[in-house]
Amino acid sequence: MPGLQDIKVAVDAVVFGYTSKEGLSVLLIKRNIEPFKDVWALPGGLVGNDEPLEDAVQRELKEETGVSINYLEQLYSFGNPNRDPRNRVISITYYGLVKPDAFELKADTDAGDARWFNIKNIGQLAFDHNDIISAAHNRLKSKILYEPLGFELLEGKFPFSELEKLYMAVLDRPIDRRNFKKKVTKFGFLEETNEKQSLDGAGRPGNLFKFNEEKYYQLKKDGISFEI
Amino acid sequence: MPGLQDIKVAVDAVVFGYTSKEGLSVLLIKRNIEPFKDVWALPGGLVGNDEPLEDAVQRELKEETGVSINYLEQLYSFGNPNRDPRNRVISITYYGLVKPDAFELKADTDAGDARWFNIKNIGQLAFDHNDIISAAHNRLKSKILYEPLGFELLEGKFPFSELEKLYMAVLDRPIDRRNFKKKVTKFGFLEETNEKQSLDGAGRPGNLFKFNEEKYYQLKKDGISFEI
DNA sequence: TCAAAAGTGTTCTTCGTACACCCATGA
DNA sequence: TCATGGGTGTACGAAGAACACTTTTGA
Repeated sequence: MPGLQDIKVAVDAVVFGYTSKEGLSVLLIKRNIEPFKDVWALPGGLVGNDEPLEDAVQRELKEETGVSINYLEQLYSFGNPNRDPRNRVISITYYGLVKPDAFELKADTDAGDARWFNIKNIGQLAFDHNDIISAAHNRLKSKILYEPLGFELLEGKFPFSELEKLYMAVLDRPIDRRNFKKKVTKFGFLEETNEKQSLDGAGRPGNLFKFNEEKYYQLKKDGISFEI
Repeated sequence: MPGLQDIKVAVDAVVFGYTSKEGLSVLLIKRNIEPFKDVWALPGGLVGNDEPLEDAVQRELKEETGVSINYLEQLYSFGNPNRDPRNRVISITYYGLVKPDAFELKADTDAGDARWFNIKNIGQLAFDHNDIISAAHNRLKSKILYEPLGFELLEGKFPFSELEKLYMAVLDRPIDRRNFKKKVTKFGFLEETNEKQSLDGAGRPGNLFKFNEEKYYQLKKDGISFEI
């Protein structure tokens, strides 16, 4: 039973980004203070005394990486007594999605560097941050099955194959192109434009699509059944 | 940005019980200290300095209600700066399932009383505990769709209709008996016994069923698709 | 004999899934 | 003309959803 309680409260953010070149990526910072100095870690930090948790994540994210994000969702709270070698710190974690190109990454005093890392290419991180990312990735994989996904991660107009590749990157498995298109089209949150993709290499240029934002958010609220 | 951080960390538990008479119920305690003295609230309290979060919930639950529970799952962390009128307290909440008859409720120094309340008959609780219960109930309703449920809530042998009623109580809507039975039977986590229900009133006595514990936990791990 | 609860099958529709060939473009 | 990626339809099987009458028992 506690005498005087001495536990610190932190927030950490798992921010996912996607580009067709890089695949599914996570935003990390390099710590420039001990413990774990010079080790990569999730952006995050202590919560202010009168600061709502969401504000704290946004603030830390902005300070440490320059990224703002309009949608963050609480993931899990990690409270193992030994997860921080100094004192007891529990971390309330959040995850979110962002277009990596939308921000110029910056570093500040707390963070020596900020970079995107492909989800498959993340080394040993500080604290229990590998576990946190793994939990976030699992959540994302299951979330994708009952909520539409993509609007937060793709540019305004994109060829259909981009969405396919995004889903394959998130789920980390192949998808049948025809069935995927049938299913997505039926939901009606995509609109076909008249424009065509400007190809970089060979291949038939695809039509460009865009999200119907209204339907997208409607379906996000209502929930979908998306078995790919 | 924080100066010296002064935030307390608590855990609270939403424990669901079920009986055919009472329906789906939640375990509450009556507070006998300020704030919210004499108001009903979730069992819970501050986390010890070196105490794992799960241990803290179990301990508080045991102390305040006498109930032990073998499965608790983290629900959400509530961190609104004003949720406690005294200081800032963030609460990491858990939920779990238990057979209400399995324990004799007791009260102790922190809790003046402990009782089961039908989920539909919960008044105004202390703090933001109504929100917490509502989040737990929603989680339970969606969880039931991809995990089997019932083993933790029903006695060893029970008529099939008990399981039906349990699902209806949790989902708070009617279910088609024939389709439900078809579906449940197909999963194979139920075994029919030769015994018959001993009726209290009129009506044809039903066969008694029991859970096949092994298959039940296997399906719990693997996940099911249970659209009722 | 009546009221209460249990037991039981069929049909229709929807959805998931497997699968292969032609088209447009740049090199 | 070839390599690359885009575009498209069908057929089968599984599962969900709607739906009503008979049986057993206690009162």
